[in-house]
Amino acid sequence: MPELPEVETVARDLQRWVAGATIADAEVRWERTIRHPQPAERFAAELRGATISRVGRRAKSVLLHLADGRVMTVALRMTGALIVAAPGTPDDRYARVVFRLADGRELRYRDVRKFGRIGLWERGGVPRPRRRGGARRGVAEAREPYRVGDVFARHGPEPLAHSFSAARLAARLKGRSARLKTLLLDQTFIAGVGNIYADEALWRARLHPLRAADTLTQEEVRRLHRAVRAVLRQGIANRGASFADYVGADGEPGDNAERLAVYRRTGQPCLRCGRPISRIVVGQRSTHFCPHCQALPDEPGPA
DNA sequence: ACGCCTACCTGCTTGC
DNA sequence: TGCAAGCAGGTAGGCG
Repeated sequence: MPELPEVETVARDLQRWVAGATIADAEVRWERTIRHPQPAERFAAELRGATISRVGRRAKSVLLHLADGRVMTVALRMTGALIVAAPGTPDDRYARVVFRLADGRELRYRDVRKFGRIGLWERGGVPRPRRRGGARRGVAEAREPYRVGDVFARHGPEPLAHSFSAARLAARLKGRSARLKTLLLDQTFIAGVGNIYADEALWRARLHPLRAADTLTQEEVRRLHRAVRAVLRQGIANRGASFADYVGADGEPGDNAERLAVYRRTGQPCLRCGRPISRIVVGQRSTHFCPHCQALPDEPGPA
């Protein structure tokens, strides 16, 4: 479900609706939702009375910044949703954590498949040099991070940041033999792209998902860079793509699913050339593309 | 580095 | 109708 555009939509909704609100109490109904090192009981106790000062996003996590500097991270994974419920709203059997706000509303963490994780961290965190090559992570480094900066220390750049230029993408692709689809899904390569937007970006850039990353021409890298940013921006503009469980913090689905070019359109006509969209499996993930528009270099493609 | 597997969970769709 | 298999947007850890 939630990839960068969906998480961004939730974060913006929450910024509007719960920034400034105080958490009166938290109820954890599925303990494993709470990430180590906070035992679930302590998690609730530590949140009592905290005020949410600002809501943002990093990668696919919603960040709830607390007024005292701590940060709560919510990784929605497959079916997680954060929904603001007005007083009197019927309970939700899939609500795994309920934050009761001092004003009577509830902020509900709903998650059918229970894959999502919520953490509570101290501010800051030591920025570590990004590791390449075979350097092993030391014992001290491998421990569970306690500061929010450490949670995202290994994540790649935000694709919508100004600093994410085509040149920067080119530098990251250099020397990588992996397939484009795999790399786009790799959160240490770029943060926030998931299965839907990876397929959409590759279609838009007219690049085959199995293309080896380091074989792209400069022009193709530029197309990929523009395509990734364009599909993510379009997703945000439409409040996200909804399949099954995704909803914004208002509980409403987004509109972007109907605007997707290839994702889950197997057999339907390509919006560019009219030929049928194919589905293959790459890295155990279902992958949709147009074999004509996104031909490999040695295959027949558009003239 | 890279690909592949398994695990984590539940619900919905598909095919017999 | 019933039941089982297959599928789902994510990610972590392990193996070769």
